[in-house]
Amino acid sequence: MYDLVQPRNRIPANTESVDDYLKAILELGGPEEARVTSNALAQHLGVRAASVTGMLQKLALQKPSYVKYEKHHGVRLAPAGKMRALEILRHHRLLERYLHDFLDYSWDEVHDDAERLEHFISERLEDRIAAKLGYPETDPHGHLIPERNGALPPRQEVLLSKWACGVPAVVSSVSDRDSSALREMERLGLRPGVGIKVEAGTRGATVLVRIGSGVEPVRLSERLAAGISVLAGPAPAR
Amino acid sequence: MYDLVQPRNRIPANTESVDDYLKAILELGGPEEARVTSNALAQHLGVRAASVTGMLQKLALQKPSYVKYEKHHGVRLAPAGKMRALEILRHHRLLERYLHDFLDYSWDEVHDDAERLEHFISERLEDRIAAKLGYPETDPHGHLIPERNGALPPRQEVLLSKWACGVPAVVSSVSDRDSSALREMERLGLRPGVGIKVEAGTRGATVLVRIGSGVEPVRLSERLAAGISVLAGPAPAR
DNA sequence: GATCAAATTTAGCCATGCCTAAATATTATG
DNA sequence: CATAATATTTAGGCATGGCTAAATTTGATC
Repeated sequence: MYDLVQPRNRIPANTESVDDYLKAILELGGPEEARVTSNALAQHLGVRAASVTGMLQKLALQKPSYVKYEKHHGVRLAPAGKMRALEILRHHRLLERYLHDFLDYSWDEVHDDAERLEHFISERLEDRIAAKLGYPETDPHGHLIPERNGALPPRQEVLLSKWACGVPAVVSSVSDRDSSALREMERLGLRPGVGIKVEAGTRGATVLVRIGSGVEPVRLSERLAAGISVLAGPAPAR
Repeated sequence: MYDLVQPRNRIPANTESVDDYLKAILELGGPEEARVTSNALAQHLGVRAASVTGMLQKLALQKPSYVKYEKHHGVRLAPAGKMRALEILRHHRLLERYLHDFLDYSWDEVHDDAERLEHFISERLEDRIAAKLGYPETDPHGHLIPERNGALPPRQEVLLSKWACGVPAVVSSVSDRDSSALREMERLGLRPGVGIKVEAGTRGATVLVRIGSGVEPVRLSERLAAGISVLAGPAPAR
């Protein structure tokens, strides 16, 4: 009787868990692809640091290796891992765009469902969704969607909290992980593409901003401000 | 520091695996909800019989119980299990219909993707998909889609191989699990709703049939015939 | 450079869900 | 109705991916 078991799996296992780790390393490493600590991963993924260590060791042993991991010194994506992470990220952002544009989800509703489905999107489905959307460049929160081959154009985004006072900027993207913050932003008219200017008057970690052509400056809580990224804005209208 | 572990899970675990077993019991039990044997489940699910036994014992111990299981005498769905199975089946069939109607899948392509996604469809997504489709009653293969509350109207379907010779019938549904068979049926014009009549001339388990208004009778292989269900047909046109 | 706190890893455990091999129950047959 | 064939279950493993508790390493401070 034949064995149903696979013959010695050296081929990378693409479990949901592996996907989640790779995507987290991609996101936490940022565009500079900095090393990511076990603690940061643990917090991002909602697991204990010890569990992270175990998984990183496994990922490093894959052939081809998914990550470059040096004990006690954090982890970076290896090419194979980066490729996979970008694929998942592409799925996630395409799904968000699709749920929003074709299935009437609001922008604070898309994240959770996209997060669950992203692991199970076939090449075919990915292609059909992209085609229906007309090969979009961004998701509803302004994040760039990686291309099919993994290409992700760099962008000089900066967190709003790091932006200089008085310099006009444009909202480039907002975090999709906090849906109540998204509803609040919606209410304030804070959307990707909208102009924004930081006013003098920072108190604690809150930020005072003028949004779009708004007359009244608005004070953003730390939580809200932390989710907003901006780019150099248009020359101020005169 | 708080424990991330759930406080003693008496609540039914809805893992993918559990879903698969429940759906298999529903399908194999048929409309009469007959007992299903471990072997039948093992074959349907592609696992060993011993694994089935283990899972059935676990399902029977859930509170509320998912199945009625008597050692050595097969298994039936308990109400909670039936509810969950119908929910998954609804997801599957809605997905097939959606992929087919909105994302240009052919009817032999829909099954695999639906099978993977069916476990991860939120109530919201289920509702939005159903709404976009106009609350459809059947999937692309003619299977009835359970309603949101689990209602599934009974239907007097009979396998083509059991249908009497010469009595006109209508194809009610075809199996979605064999995509090459589906391509073959497509070629023959064998679709749900098409009239069909079994002709004299059964050889082995093959069946000789006249399809729709076709002039030439066609011989269907056992494999093809096994996937076709029919209902009493319209009075023959005269 | 010693010391201490924080970060990280190791060691050992648990549940899930699969496997094989061996035991046992059921069913069919002579 | 005894026995053989078949179906099913038990027993004992294994991999995955969590967990806690106890080392250990790193890096900051005096």
